[in-house]
Amino acid sequence: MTQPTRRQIIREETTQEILDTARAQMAERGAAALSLRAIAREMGMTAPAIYRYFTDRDALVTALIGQAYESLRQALEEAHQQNLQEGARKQLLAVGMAYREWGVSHPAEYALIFGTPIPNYHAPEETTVPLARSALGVLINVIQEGLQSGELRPLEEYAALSPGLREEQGDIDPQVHLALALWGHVHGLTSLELYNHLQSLVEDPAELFRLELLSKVEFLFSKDSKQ
Amino acid sequence: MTQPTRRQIIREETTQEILDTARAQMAERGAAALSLRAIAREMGMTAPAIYRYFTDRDALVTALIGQAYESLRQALEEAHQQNLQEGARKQLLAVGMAYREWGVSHPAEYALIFGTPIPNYHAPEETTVPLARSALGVLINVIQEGLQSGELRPLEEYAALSPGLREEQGDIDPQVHLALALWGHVHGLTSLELYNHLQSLVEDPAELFRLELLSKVEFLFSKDSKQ
DNA sequence: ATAGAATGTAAACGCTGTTAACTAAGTTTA
DNA sequence: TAAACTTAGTTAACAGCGTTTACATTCTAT
Repeated sequence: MTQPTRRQIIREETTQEILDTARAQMAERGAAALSLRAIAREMGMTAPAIYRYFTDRDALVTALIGQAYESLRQALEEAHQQNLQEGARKQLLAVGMAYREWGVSHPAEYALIFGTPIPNYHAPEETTVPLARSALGVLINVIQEGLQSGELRPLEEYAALSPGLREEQGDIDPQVHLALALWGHVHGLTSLELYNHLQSLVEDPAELFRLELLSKVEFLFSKDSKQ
Repeated sequence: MTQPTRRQIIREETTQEILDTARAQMAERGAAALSLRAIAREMGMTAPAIYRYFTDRDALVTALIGQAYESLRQALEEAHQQNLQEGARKQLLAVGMAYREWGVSHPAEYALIFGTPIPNYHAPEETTVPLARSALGVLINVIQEGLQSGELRPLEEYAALSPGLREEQGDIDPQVHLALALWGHVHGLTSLELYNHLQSLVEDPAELFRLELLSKVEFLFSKDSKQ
């Protein structure tokens, strides 16, 4: 409501500095090397001081996960916005490529979100589920536009799924499940590449990714019978 | 060459007991909770004793990864063998389902292989790459049989990929890239499910997985032009 | 000016992986 | 059989970690 007091400003700055330092160290030494003491050391503080800003190591990690999801969402949204005039097919391709590129350029944050790099940390679902949903929302929006414009055909197989969701939210099933399928596809190849499982098997993972994404998107847009 | 001495036998037994205890604790408390001291404690030993059997915590982890890969490979191979008379299409479906089921029933080992649950551990590629390759080999074999029997069509789009590999190994490209594409697809949905990213978005992840796998396999088997 | 809240510190606890020095037992050789 | 050697375990210690407690300082508001 009222403007923040002097103290609240400094507190907010220190909080952000902690998060920034943590993110920098993650980028340097990997998400698993995250350490409250190391963060405090680099900031010229002692470790217990951090507890004035985050109740836990887990709380800090949760905040980092929040920022990472938001960064991913922005990257996807940017790809979407840059192809607004292009039609759903190109938009899906752009968003898919942006997903991989964000992972490649943010490997530690990717691991933080999609792996389990922090020992004994369990993400609180009440915060991570909405975050994941909002990043996925970009994909869902693109698909919804494609469905409305008639570019995309709704796959009738998906109708059988998730009746609980349909009861709650009406008929959002098709685009959610199309989005999940595409997400799974894109995430699989990205994480295989990031965790070095494609090494020495394929020369150019980016090209494999592009071909697979292309093939998947073309499949979604094919108007013929499924076979 | 000669039969193992008495000492070599009990050494081998202790080594296996360490691995078994580690695997049990991973299953209970998660891969990230792996601890040399806890393993030793449960075995009635002290922690430094383990160093007589593994030079490092990392060496133990690498051994565990080896066992996990082998367990995964066996599960896939079993699915393959049980559908030998069924044709490539059903075999691919069976192997894909077996992949997910192994992940669901071995979440900690799945994280160990495909995530980064151990802080500051980096898998030595010279050991993990052949292991991953041998698990992938099951998929490759099924696809190769499908190609040879004519059930599967080679995707010409993949021909341009990884030319360097072809020089070394002959013409193994098509089945390798088909396998990688399928692996990426299957792995993506499996890891999303395992790390709770599908929660409250889809009611029955197994059914979503089955539909997606079916769709992908049908696509691979379609004889028409790509569009 | 003074009371209170906010923000930092130092010290300590229990946990971790790891190393060094030592002991006890088993195995091999003279 | 006795001596020499190898192997497998111990205890003690070190550095690092997250975390808690008790205390000091400083900024803010009455």
